[in-house]
Amino acid sequence: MAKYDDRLDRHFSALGDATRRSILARLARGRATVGELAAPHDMSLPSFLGHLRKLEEAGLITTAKDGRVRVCQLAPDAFAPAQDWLAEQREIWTGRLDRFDAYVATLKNERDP
Amino acid sequence: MAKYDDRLDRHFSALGDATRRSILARLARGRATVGELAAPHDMSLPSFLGHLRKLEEAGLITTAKDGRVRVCQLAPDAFAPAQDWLAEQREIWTGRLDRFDAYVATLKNERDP
DNA sequence: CGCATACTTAGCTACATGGCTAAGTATGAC
DNA sequence: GTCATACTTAGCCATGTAGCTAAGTATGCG
Repeated sequence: MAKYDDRLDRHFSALGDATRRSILARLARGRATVGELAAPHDMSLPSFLGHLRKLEEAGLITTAKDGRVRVCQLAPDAFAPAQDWLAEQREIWTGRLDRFDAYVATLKNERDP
Repeated sequence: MAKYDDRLDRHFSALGDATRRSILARLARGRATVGELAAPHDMSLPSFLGHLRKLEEAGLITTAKDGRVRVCQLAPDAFAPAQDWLAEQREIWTGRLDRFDAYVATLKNERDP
């Protein structure tokens, strides 16, 4: 269980930064090199590489060296862990609301038969 | 735009911690007091309160003082911002894959008319 | 009133994060 | 071989995060 927790920790933490979300949004439109990804960001390359490394450690992207450039792309099913966790919580929450609605309906029926 | 970014930053960052996700999972099953929420966590109360404060600042939960207890519950549509962002990215990514599939199909047709 | 309960605030420490510059390595072009 | 390009590594600094203890406030009970 701790293993899944760690994975989700890295996953959500990586998403908790606007620079990194912007990188992901760019990669959702197709693969790109480090240089292409870095260009729009007013930041030194080493700093930018730190963000890429976090995304890769979180399993959100994969990278591969091709000659002297590194090509980055979204990992397959990159967002699945986050989406699954969120969907699960909302299902539990929604289920609770449904039961509450049913309870309220019962009360109404008892009051106005 | 920076405003939405900040909101998502806090939102995803708050989710990037197993203790906080566990609090949310508990609250998805119904409201609870600070003491009830803290009980399963081997942690001092001040430390635990720090997590609750982060969740509240991220807009994921709401809390209200009732006598000497504080009651916590999930915010309405708590997970919507995160789910919306993730769904949006996946749509872009899926669209790209669809276009790529179409491109591959075109190539095949040209080769095998 | 007196006391227990349930937070709450203040203040501290250790470590992680995000940024930088400077210098190094590896590859492609000439 | 020489040189520019495209990262990459090393090392430093400021800030934020997560934990703690100790002490304070506010509410409910007898």
